[in-house]
Amino acid sequence: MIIRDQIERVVSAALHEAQASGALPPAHWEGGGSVERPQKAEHGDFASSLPLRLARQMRMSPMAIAERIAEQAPAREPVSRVWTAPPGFVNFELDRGWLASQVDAIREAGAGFGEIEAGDGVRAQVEFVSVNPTGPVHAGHARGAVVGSALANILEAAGFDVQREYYVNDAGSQMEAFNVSLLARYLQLFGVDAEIPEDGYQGSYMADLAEEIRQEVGDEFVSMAAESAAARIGEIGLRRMIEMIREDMRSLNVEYDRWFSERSLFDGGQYHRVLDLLREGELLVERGGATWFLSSALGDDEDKVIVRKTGAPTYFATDVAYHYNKFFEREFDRVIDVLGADHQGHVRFMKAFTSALNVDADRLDLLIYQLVTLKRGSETVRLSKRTGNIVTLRELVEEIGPDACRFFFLSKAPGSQMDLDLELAKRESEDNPVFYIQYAHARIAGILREARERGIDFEDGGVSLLTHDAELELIRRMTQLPEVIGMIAESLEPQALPHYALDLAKSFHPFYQQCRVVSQDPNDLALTKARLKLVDAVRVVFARCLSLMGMSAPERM
RNA sequence: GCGCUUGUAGCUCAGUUGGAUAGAGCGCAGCCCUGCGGAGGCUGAGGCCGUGGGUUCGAGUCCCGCCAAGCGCGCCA
Repeated sequence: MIIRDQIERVVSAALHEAQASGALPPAHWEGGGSVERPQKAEHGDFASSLPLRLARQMRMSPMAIAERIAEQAPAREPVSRVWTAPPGFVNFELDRGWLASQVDAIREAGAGFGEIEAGDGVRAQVEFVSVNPTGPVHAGHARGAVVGSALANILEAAGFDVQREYYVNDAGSQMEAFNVSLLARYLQLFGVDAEIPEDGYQGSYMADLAEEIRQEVGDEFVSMAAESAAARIGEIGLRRMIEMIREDMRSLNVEYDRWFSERSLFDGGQYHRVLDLLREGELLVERGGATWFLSSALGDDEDKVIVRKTGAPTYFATDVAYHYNKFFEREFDRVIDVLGADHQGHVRFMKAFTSALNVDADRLDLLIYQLVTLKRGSETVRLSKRTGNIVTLRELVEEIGPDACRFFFLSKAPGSQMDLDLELAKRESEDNPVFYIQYAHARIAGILREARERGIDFEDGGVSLLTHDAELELIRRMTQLPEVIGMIAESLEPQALPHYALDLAKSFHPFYQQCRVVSQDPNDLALTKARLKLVDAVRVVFARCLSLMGMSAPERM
């Protein structure tokens, strides 16, 4: 149960009570959304601005309304005090005894702490990264990987039934260019004068891949007809590329539930089914030998070619089929596509065809993250997969580590543009908030080790002894995690989580400074036990945050 | 040119969906170790929230213009 919702309910009940008794006039209010965490501690734990919002309708001063509501809001658990403040707030303070009791509640919830029911078991799919399997994943894609995977974790905690998916573009012209390029590299190993096509992949990784394949199959493809050789060697190359990408993702602590093949859309018949659907809807038209989708009629800025005059489908076609598959065949209630800003222009098209398929707009979320500009010092690093001049995701992770990398990308709003200076990244990561958070977790682990060595069993500790301001501040902070998770599930902007973890660490370190946990004095045993319970609860919350962010929670550093 | 996104402290960025005196980290200037991990704690300086209008009890947050930056505008994906 999110405490803010409880307060919201108290406010709402008080309002109705005041209206029923005639103290306040009737008013139209949708309810909810008026309660927030004030910035200043002196304003309490929660504040409602409802009186300010109702003043006009009720033709009363906000302060008068606040008074009437406050009168009807009982100061009983979890609230200990209700008061009004100008220009028209109703403030609430949480009961200190109730706060202390949350320590037991958090320890009991354990790794499940923070779970809420907002998602209500809704089947949600998060698709992210999905770069073409024609080369290594570059460093800029780390942002999508981190945002997508963390979001999936958080949605799961918020009660959604989540599936993480990678869409493998194993069909289409880029794949053909990959096949031909790979065959050329392979033939070169045998002294054959084969040229990599203009639009092919020039990167040196292609030569490495060709060499691996030569070692595996020998000269099998040398004498084969070019077309079938390209297809065959491409098949082997594709498998290896996918495996490589899977390892790239693992280096960032990203695991997928499913790798979905674009090609399977043709095998499974979705492609033809969708074209028929669009044709029945009279949304397809032949122009210049090609088939066009009239997406401009549905809000897109221009019509799109669905089938080329060569008869080959464009990626627009397969994307429609893919989403048809997501919504109608696999029946996801909700689909979230995490896309780089270079796919911005695709958004209107996707909105257009989903509306053509009669999918409610709110079932599809397109989360666009801004591209990362890679730099070395003041030098901008140009990224191009085809020329092979790339900084790979693996290089980035090896240089600054997966935890710093994840925190770095996660702590910024996906929509904000950012530079990543590779030379500074490592140096900064050593003086990074990441360590501030992980250090707190390691400190707690150290305290619990100490207690264990002394043979202190604190299961019977009484949390009511937790009355120090630093202790209560820490508990207040811990109780916010469910709210943070709920907020992120709503906004799909995960940056609140790393900032929350930072706030928790900021509450923990002063506590540590002021409150000795394991006392040397045997007379303090009761307090020692209570504080051991407290730090154990804090450990639970840190571990939960770090795990949701896909980061490690070290016992020692 | 058109479209989408962004502009907050010296630097990197938050800002709880329109609320009370705009926050953090780094950097800078100081202070704090007879004890569980100093990768820590405390204090201070630093702001016309790009800019000009508008909406209202109230705007960093919403709307419009302008300026600047990133991305997009292929029968590539």
